[in-house]
Amino acid sequence: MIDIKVLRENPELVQDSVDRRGLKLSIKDITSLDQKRVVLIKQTEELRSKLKIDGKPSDEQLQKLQATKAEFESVSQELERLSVEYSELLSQVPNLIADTTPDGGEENNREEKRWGQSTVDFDAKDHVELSQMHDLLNFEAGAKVAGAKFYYMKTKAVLLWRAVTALVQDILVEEGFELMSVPHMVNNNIAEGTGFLPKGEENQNYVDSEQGLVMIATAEIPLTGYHKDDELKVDKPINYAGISPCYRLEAGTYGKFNKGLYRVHQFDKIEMYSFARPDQSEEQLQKILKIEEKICQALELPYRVVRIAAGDLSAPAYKKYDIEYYSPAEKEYRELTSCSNCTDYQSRNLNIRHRNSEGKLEFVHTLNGTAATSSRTIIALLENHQKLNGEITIPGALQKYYGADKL
RNA sequence: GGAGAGGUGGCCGAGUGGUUGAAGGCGCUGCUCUCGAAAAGCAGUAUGCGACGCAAGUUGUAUCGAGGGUUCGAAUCCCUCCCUCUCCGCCA
Repeated sequence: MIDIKVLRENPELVQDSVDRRGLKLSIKDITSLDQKRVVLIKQTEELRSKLKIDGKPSDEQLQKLQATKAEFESVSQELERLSVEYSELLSQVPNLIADTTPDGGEENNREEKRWGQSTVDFDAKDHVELSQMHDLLNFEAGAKVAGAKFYYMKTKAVLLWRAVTALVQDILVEEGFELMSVPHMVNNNIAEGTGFLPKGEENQNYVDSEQGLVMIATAEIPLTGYHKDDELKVDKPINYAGISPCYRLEAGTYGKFNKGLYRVHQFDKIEMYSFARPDQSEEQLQKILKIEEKICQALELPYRVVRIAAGDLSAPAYKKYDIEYYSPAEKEYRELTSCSNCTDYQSRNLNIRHRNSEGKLEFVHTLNGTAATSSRTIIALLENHQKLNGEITIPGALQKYYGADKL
């Protein structure tokens, strides 16, 4: 949730964020609703204070009190109605946008850096073809059992992923991250608070409405919830690495980039997640980005770093980078990992705070970043380490974990 | 699945309808005492939202697991849900 004070004192700043993200929302409508609401709050508070009395009231007093009570009821009903409408709108207001964020949508994402050079100088096979050659995946069985975009992963792919997780976990422990296995389902409260159950938008999560639970789309969700209502000590950022499957509805994502493992309903992921002091969050975002790069380099994957444009940011994100791997099969860069600074947007919803240097409670900043996934990281490895004869080599850093230099 | 107990402030713990934001204790902070420390004494010690103030602060209101209800008035009574603990049963 956005800071109400910013909304009141700086509505044009918020409207600018809404506009640049390409959303249709009138901040003026929200602030005028807020003003009406504040008037009603005052009224109800005044009436309520009149209802307070010590000891037993006389009959005469009682009559007056009952009349006041009736008045109070009608005003507070009106307030309730307004508040529901207000919070509905408020929850649709996205975070502010960092300076230097490119305008426009996805097409305006700005390349900031390139690393590595593809060694595949022949007609590359895509990961689907390579999977068939090496017997890595079975989508037919997945479809039979659960539907399209579900799949089975077989020995060589499982072992390759195991090696990646082992390497990545070692890197993250060394970088000071606490490894966490997390609940794969969270309640609505947590899902909404992290911005993953947006009102008025198409839901992208598997939901068990009977139990009030949502299957996680990323470990980011339960990791944020881990500190709900906590007062944290964040002199240094608190870093977690969540290890979990991710469940995604992927409704309406037909079309491009749909082949094989690239966009599926379920995959495993190691996710970095940090709680940081506001004045340290930018630095922490850069650190997370550096770790993502370090992992790509260890896996010898050519990549580029892309700064995400305003229109391509999710509602909680203030600033975001993607790392895109080079696909020799498609001869283009494609999203591999991403990291964002959500500032206090999530922590305000879940009431996660720390004491600042003045001793005042203040919301912490939250940040997230992908370390590795069993889908796209595997695709990138297969495609980039293929040889002309279809052999797939294992990058040096991975060999001791995989136990061989070829798949 | 069956039976029972319970969820109160940073912590422990009183409190079953009327100045209870909440006794008492612990902890913490400040002051006094001291050469200093300990001990002792005194004072203070939650958070959200609103109003006033440059500020320290003052003030209204809300918050005793969550939500709803009864009442002029609820931590206290009623309903629903969540969680914790003990015993029995079942089971990976």
